[in-house]
Amino acid sequence: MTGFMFSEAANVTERRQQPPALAISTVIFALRPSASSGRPVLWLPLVRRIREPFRDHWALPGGPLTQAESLQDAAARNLQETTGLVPKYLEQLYAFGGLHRSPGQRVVSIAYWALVQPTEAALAEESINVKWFRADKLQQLAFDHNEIVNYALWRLRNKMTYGTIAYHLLGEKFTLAQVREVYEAVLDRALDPANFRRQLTADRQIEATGEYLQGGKHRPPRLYRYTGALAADKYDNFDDDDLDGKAAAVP
Amino acid sequence: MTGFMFSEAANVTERRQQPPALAISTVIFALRPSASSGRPVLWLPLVRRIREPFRDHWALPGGPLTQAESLQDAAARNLQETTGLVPKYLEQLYAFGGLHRSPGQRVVSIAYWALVQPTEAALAEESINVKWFRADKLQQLAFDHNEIVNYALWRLRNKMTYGTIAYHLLGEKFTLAQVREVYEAVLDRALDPANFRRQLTADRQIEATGEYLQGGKHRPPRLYRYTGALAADKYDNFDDDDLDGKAAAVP
DNA sequence: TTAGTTCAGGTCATCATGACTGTAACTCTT
DNA sequence: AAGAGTTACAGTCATGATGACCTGAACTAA
Repeated sequence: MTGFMFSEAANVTERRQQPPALAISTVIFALRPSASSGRPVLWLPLVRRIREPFRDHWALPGGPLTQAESLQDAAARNLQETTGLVPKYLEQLYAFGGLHRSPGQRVVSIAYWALVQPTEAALAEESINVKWFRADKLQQLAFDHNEIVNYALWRLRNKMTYGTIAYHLLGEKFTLAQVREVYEAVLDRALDPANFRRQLTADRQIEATGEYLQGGKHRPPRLYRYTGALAADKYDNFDDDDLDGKAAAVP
Repeated sequence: MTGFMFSEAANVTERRQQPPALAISTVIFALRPSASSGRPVLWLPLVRRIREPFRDHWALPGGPLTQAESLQDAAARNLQETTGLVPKYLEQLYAFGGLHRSPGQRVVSIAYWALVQPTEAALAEESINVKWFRADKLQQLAFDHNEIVNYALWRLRNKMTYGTIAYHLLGEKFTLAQVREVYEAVLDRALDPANFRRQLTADRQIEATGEYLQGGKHRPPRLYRYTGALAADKYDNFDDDDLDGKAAAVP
């Protein structure tokens, strides 16, 4: 034992009265049809801070962790309070615990990211304190929330390239072009329609319904269905911990 | 504003006296030459619990988060106290926050995983309260630490297949066979020597020194050097947070 | 000298991918 | 009604990565 842990003994009393606070923040992603092209674009809701620090800056929805709920539940509740919707996907992102993240009391934030499918009403219903922003062009946010959003975006794009999260952003039936548009919106680049189609049709977890999508200004595309299991965050609702840190002294 | 957050007002006082405790636990991996074959095998150090709950069970090294250090620093210090070594690699794994992880007070554990290169002395120097175990055959650990170890192992193997962490477990100069043995030890399967060589030699970040490793019972292999940058955990020492959860009320 | 070992460089078939072409099927315009 | 415009759908071709396998080189040990 090095004694390092108590090297700032003068602060111990103050620390015990003010332990690090635990908060949950969530990056919420949703697709919204572009006004011009009609193709989906990635958006996220932010909340306006009504107190110092960073008063009137935009920030991620979040709040303190209450004793009664798990981390995942806290994130889901927060999300529901912000968007009024149940998340299609929710995954833990990272625990941010730098010493000076927040002026004043130290705060450790456990960040989550989520996918939602907002109704038209939920997207339109903005207040002065909650607003939707395009994920790709964000202004300066409160605290380090820009970094959190960028990390979440990176994770989302990663999962999109070799995963099945795209189907969390689609309905039960969809055309292959709609799937491609989801990919293009998230990855922010055009994909070759023919090659994309080849990959999806090689996937046995996607099967064609007999139906076709009518109403377009061109040849009606087939409607498909995703038959595989949709992934969920594996690591939650775990039970364990270790508090007797002193037993960890070196052999 | 829903007021949901304070819907259990009766418990607020109790909660404020016992907020969720924050702890850091670390899964520490090291390679150790097999007694029989001499090839490296994956090991990790565990500590014996000296108190209830799970008294006399083996557990991950860890301890409470003090006010004065970042999450990463807390993990690094803990690791140093356990193995006596400086980590070659340290990365945040996951925040475990289930309601009943620990009997009694609620605890949220932020888990890290690390790679170390222990000296012979550090590996041999076991006490009654700290012991090295093979990563692939673990007994039942305290709390949910088996799941944490398994998750860390999964992450390690993932990073090994498409990353550069292997070089954190090697010295400055190494033979290609030694790199392959590291991969085989972590992934727990044999790799084709010729194909493995082809991949590594195609990597421009690996260059041959002029030297050869002498002393083997066969043709002396070349010694190589890794010239690329070794990855570190990107997301640490961040500064931000959001406490005013009430601003997150739905529009 | 010979056997045993690993090192090192190579071939071959297979598969995934990006770039690209052509035809089918529908709507809209004139 | 004919043609233009658009997308759906099916296919080709070259390329690169990969797994399986082969051969000779260079060293040690018997």
